[in-house]
Amino acid sequence: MEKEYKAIEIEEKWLKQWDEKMYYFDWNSKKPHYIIDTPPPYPTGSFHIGHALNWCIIDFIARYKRMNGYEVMFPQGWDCHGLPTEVKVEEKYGIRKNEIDREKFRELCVRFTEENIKKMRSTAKRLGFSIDWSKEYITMYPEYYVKTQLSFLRMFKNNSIYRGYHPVVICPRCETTIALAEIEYKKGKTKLNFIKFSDEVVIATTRPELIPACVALAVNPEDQRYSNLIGKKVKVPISEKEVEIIPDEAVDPSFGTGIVMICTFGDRQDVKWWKKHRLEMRVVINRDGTLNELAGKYRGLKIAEAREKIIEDFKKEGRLLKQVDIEHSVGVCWRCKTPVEIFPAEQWFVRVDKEKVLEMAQKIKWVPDFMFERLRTWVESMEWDWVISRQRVFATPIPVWYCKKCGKTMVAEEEWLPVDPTKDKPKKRCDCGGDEFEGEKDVLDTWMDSSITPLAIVNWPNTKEFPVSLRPQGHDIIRTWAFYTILRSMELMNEIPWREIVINGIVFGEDGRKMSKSIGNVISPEEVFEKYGADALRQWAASGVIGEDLIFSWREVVASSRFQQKLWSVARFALMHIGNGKADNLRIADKWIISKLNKLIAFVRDAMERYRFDEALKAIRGFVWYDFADNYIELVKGRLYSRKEAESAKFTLEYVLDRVLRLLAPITPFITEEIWSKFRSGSIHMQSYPEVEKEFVDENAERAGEEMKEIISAIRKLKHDKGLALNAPLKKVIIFTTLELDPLDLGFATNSEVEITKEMPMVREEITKIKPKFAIIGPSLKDKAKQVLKIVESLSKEEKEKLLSEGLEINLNGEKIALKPDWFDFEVKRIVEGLEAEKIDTKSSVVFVSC
RNA sequence: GGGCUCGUAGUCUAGCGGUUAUGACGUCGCCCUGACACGGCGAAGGUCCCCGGUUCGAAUCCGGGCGAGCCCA
Repeated sequence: MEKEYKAIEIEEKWLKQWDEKMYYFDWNSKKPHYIIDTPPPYPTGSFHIGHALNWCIIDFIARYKRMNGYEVMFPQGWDCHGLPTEVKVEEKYGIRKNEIDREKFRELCVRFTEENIKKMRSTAKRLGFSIDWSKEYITMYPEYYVKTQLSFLRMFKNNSIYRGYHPVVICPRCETTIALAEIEYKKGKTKLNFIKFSDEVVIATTRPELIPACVALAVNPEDQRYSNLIGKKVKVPISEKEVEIIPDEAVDPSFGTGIVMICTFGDRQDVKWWKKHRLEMRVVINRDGTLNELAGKYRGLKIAEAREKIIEDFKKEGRLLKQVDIEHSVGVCWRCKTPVEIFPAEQWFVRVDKEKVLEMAQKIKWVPDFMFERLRTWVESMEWDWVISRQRVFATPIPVWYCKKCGKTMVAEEEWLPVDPTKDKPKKRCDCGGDEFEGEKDVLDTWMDSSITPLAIVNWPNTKEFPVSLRPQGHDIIRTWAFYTILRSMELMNEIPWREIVINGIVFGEDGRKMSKSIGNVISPEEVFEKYGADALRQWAASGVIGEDLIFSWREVVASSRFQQKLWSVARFALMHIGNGKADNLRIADKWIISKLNKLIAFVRDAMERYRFDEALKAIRGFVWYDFADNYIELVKGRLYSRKEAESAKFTLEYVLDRVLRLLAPITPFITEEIWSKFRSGSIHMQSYPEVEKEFVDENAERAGEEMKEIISAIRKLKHDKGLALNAPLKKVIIFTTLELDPLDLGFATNSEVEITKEMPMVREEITKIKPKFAIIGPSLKDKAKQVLKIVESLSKEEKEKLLSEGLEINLNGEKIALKPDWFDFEVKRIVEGLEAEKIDTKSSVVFVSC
């Protein structure tokens, strides 16, 4: 073995050597199934570090479950449809989607997406994920979207999809409906205009261009200033329309004048009021963002122009009383940042039964559990159903036509799928006899594709099993992906989609801020694995606490890479010595490390079950570095080099290395495979995860081993203090102890003759400190504890000794209290006469060293 | 404005009712000892954000501030 671990070289070697079939899922396997509903990323072309974190977590789980005897399905999907790709393709070819043939445009999007998937796939492969590539799905292909369309038909039949007239949010620039989830909120400055409607009525608005859309005014019913106005009518400027002044608790009396105008529609509050008070609808803004004939002389102007013109006119008329600058948050289109508008429109909707969704969601195990709260508050605050239609091209077509003769909606039959109603025709006549149809041009929201992923991977509608085991995802999409999937699974299967959902955090840049190109704090997975390899990146990913956001850290990556070098060196040492080891004559140090290893296995298993990869990895690293390398190996070098009692050490080295590698394999698949291949056959990833072997847990050996460690450390320190080299020989070491220590190993470790004696005839013990055990004393003495401890401190030497040997009765304000020895820890100094040597006291031994 | 999360050595972080608060990186000594100098041995470094409360006992639980982040209105 080479001295240095060359991560990149070795990782690339294994990528070539590994057989992908190793990770194929077999429906017929008799092992228990473990199916993971992996997130299908949006194919932007770069598999970023946030994906990497998420996939590392999935891979840790997949590999761990596989080693525990599960038949694991780790599929990989790509969620292709959507506006961003349309925009990119428009940019790339300098075209507009509405100006070219739909089919042609779609084709360009497909090709563009395929290229992006290719790039992302290669990054995912390089990171060593144990993905079953035979189960890859791509939502833009008919094999997948036929399922999306089928789900539409089934839900339409269920009456959970309907077409309705409803206010929807529109981006005037993109001229498309957008979901609530796609609105961003931006803070900015705007002017609040105080406008006189009549002598008594002055309103304040940031959007004077909507005055012609005003259908009512509202005041707070508690507001004394305006109680006389309630029920009265007032004339609206521009439209000259008479509107009523109504009371509503939602009006903030301290904002503006305390009188608010209700328009159809300025914002979502307007929609609420409009519904609640059953107001009429006056739409003055067109979908392209210009004003219509209801705006009178402002007709044809754009929103911003109209605003300016109206203010100018009002100034002249004396209607504008004042203008105030305010901080204001506006909803904007997530794509182009244009302020959104609310319009009534014919759209397709999925009905949302809030209570039922929450009831379902509660049956799922949420990790961490508080993440359920995010879903709950979101669902409870939802104000209207899910709008699933989009005015786009690159998406799953809605399988519906409208009869040209009678206008009736014709929904496709299941056997006709997949269909594109803009080019395919229905295979039957309309009930009215008509055979001329208009195909639905609107397409489905991308979430309609991705919210059936758990169904798609189990072969729905010929479902092989359901629900699946696990959904891993980020907390940023709980309100979208998780929510929609639960909703759809409920409607289509009347069942939860997965038994468990594990939520991971999002990745921040090293400066603690969200990674973004404009800030310049973006780190790509490529940068990391090109320098330190995938295993190091994976260890960084394991360092985060599940559910919490994780800051990217080069330091952590470097520390991980150093650990790999340490592991490599340890293996190199072990492999130089192993072979013909024997377990029949284990010495204290061997039993000690094996016992500690078995405790480590128990700990790591428990941590892995809780998805606390940080705890698992930290424990393994600590064990390898400090217990195994620094202590055990140092301790047995003497036996190995001298060939005295070496077989037990050889056995132990092999036993420990074997298990440590298997413990680490899910997290660092490359280095563990490489080392494994040097002394075992078959891939480590096809082995079982280490089990605790109870017969090897030995408390006495652990106590003795720890004591040996402490003695060696104390002697090292003594040499250090005396300016001696650590391997300097000593004349003699005498250890008084009641523990079973190993003079052979201790002798090698200290480079001196070691004598161990259980008799301490000349030793006198003196108590130097009494430390109360609060965990025992507190509950039994309660509020008396403090006073009692004060008395204990002031006891005489003899009394303290009595307390140590048999316990002591003390008197507290006339009350007799019996103190027991096991209530305290005693620190004891042992004084020995007649020996000329440096004396060291450890926990349970006294050591004399003659230099 | 609401929901959720976080605030612990110079930096990042563990712990989330009980002796001396964990680890990593960094810093400072000493050491190239036959696995590893990407190493070893040793050391220094903390008002556990602030204020109140509960308790025999609080970094940990509760209340109130202040600050940060994410999601949403």
